[in-house]
Parts: sequence; C-alpha cells; structure tokens
Amino acid sequence: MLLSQLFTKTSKDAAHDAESKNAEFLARAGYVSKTMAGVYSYLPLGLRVLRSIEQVVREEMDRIGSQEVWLSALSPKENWETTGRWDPKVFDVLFHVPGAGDQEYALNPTHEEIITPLMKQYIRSYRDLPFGAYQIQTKFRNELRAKSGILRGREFLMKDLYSFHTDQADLDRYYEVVMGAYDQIFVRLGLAEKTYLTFASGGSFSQYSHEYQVVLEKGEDTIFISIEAEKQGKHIAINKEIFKPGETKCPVTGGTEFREAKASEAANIFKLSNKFSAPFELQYTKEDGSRSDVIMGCYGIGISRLMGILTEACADEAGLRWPSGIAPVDMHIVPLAKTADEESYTVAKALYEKLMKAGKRCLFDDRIDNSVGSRMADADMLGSALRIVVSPKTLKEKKLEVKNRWTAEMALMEEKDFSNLLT
RNA sequence: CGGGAUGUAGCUUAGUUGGUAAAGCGCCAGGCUGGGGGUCUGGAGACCCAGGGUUCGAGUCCCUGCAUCCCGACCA
Repeated sequence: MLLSQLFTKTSKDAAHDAESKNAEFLARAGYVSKTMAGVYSYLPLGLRVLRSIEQVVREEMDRIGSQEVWLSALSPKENWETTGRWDPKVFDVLFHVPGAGDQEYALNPTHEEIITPLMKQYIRSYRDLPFGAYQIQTKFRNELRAKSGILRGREFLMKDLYSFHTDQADLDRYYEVVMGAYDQIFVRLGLAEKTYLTFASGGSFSQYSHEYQVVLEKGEDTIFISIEAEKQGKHIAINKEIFKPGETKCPVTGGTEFREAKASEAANIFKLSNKFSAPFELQYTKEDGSRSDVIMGCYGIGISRLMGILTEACADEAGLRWPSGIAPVDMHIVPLAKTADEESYTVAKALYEKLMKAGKRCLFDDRIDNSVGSRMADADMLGSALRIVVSPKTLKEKKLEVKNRWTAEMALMEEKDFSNLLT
C-alpha cells in the first residue's frame, strides 16, 4: 500500500473529547472514525486489525469444531416477548425499532432469541447433539452511557458461540473445551500474561459465569486476583461484584490471599442450562423416547473491544503497536529520497515490490515531499512492527536500516540478509 | 438515568468589565531544506452547536434544547 494513496491521515492532535487512550490513538492514526458516541467506523488500517483479531478467534472456534453461521441482525418482537426480554424494565439495552404498520423489531444485542428457535428446525433427537454454532457479527446495545472509545459502544463486533447438549455433564465437558480455545486466543493475541479467568455473577439468567478479564490501568472492572493461583502459574480472579473480603476463597486453589486490579472484560461465558430452551420449547428425543429440554451454553468474546484492549495495552507515546500477526502491515518502508529518481527511492521501491510479491503486507512511504521527521513519526504512529529506512547513508554501505517498533533496536542489514530473514 | 464539564476555521485552542473574531497545526501556491512532526513568503478557510430572551449592540449575560466527554448507576 502506498501511503500517498491511503485516504486516511494521521493527526498530531488528539480530538478534544478523546479522553481514553484507545479513542485517541486509533483516531489519530486514522484507524477508526467516530460516527457518534459509542459508534465507530473502521477505516482501511483499522479494519485490517479488526479482521486479524476476528481471524484468530475464527480459527480457534473452527479448531474445536464449532460451525460458523451468520444470524440476522433484526428479529421479531415475539421472540423477545417469549423470554420476557422485550420489556425495558427487564432488559434495558434492547433497541426497539419500528417496522411497517404496527410492527416492531429488535436490533439484536445478543442472539439466544434467534438461535434457540432456529435450532428447533434441526435438533430432533439425542443423535443430533452435541454441537456448537458461532458467528462474528455486529451487536447493538442501547447503552445508557457509551464510554472509553471502542471499549463500550452501542454498536460493536462480537463473536458469540452457542452450544447444544443433552445434559449438564456434556455442557460441562464442552465448556472446558471452549475455555481451552479461549486460552489459545489470548495467547495468540499476546494477552495471556495479562488475562485472568474471572469468576463472576451469572447475571439474571444463570448462576454460572466466567469472564476473561485483561488487566489494564484504565479497566472498567475491579477484580481480585488469587495470589495462591499465581504462585502455581494460574491466572484466576474473582470479580468485585461477588467478592466478599475475608470470606471469598479462590475456587481453584482455595487460597485466601488476593490482590486488587483494574481490568477490562474481553469475554464472558455462561452455562445457560435450559433458560432459553424451555421458553422456546427446544427439546430433543432421548433414547427411551421421552422428550427433554436441550441444554445450552453461550460464549461471547468482544472482537472490537479486543482491538481497544490491545491499543490500551500496547500503544506507547509515539503511537500504536500490535502483537505479531495483528498489525495492519508487516513492515513500513521509508525511502529518504528527494526525488523518485534517486537510488534510495528506486532501491526501496524495488524492495517494496519484492516483499509484496512474496505476500508480505507493506506500507511504502512514497510521500517524498513530506519532511523526514513527519514520516518517521507516521511510521511510529501507524504501528508496523518493522520500519525499513533506505537512505543515501545506508546505501553507501549497501545496507538497509531495520528498526523494531517494540524494542527500538536498529540494525543495518544487507538486503539479501533481510530478505532471507523473512522467508 | 442522576451529577459534573465542554461546544468558536478541517483539528487543537485564545477571545479582557458586552462593541461585530485571533493563533498554531492542517490545507493550497511557490522558495529553501532533508535522519525525528524543519523553515520562509503568499493564500483560502467561521451564520462563534441550535432556538429563544436581555441590550442601541451578544462568541461573551439569561433560558430551553441538542451533542460530546468524565463520575456514578447500569452492563448476556
């Protein structure tokens, strides 16, 4: 991608209302643009990051055999009346949208009310169970207060998986499988060190709930981390909402020592049991011919929120940084040339084309009229892990300068050594 | 939904006891530059959030509304 062609621009100034780090940096880098409070548009570089996160999640969901679907974003009022969630006093984040005539629809904030009746068409007997179905889709929640940039919006991208079982024991087994997949997701996103499996209230639908909380200075939740578990190399915490000082014990180790931390909830998983299958009468036939409610689990993970969390966790004063595999590009190439005829430009351009042909994703800063300083600052802001500078100075030694955005280490390398390094 | 703060050029802001709007950045044209948002000259760009009110006169004072951010409540 040529930087001269990229329609987004970086900005030196933060928007006056960008109080949170993610809102400030993602907007300054031109990754996202705020449409209104809690609602963002994703621009070319930001969309690549969002898609990369999405792909990590998708691969781990596929790996455990769950099947990707794409459920409708609108749904009929009746489905929500069936579960009692149409009533704003019961469920205040549901957007009610008018349809033709007297009809009213819901803009889906979650999809139990869609997938449960849907599965009535397909689940007949115990032979059809168990299985999992997931989707990655925009969710709409009428939050009374949107906040913290893309961390808590009224419109956001979420992966939600629903699982269907004959009994609680099979749900318990599958729940563990999903936990394993989630662990893998946090490892791949480079967040494992900061992520704690957090025991939380089940809300109004279940006594069971686990959250994946990522420790962040500006986290909106407070968790109590089990010190005992940490000593055993386990990341276990209790959400403040169910923590009783002096009483609560670590459910994994039995330990009684905790340390308090601020964290952001990246994922939340629930054992639904028959909470939704009962009202929708989603049942299956057992081996003895009798009928029983399907047992369900649901497993959410905030894709766009993870992008915000990664920004909060990784960005430095100079701009964005991303874990490997998540950045919008693999490298950012800057020729320090005054004209496109100079060797430093032609060598850099040739390198760019070679890397692109080899499947690397690169930004090439062909904006040679811009000052050197502004182009270096842009390289830092845009967040590529590697920056390659080709200048008359480095060319004298027939070398390129390679700088690591994370370690700030700089190395002069011969072009062929550099190319070899990448293969 | 309660409380607080803020709305002035594309962006960030200044604007005195009320007298008809200023700067930096960005943008456009042209120089000089070239390893960290460089520099000089010239230029374009604002119904001062909206609607009422007070006043000879309102960016400025008053009322109402809207928007945004923050705190709280809320958060499958």
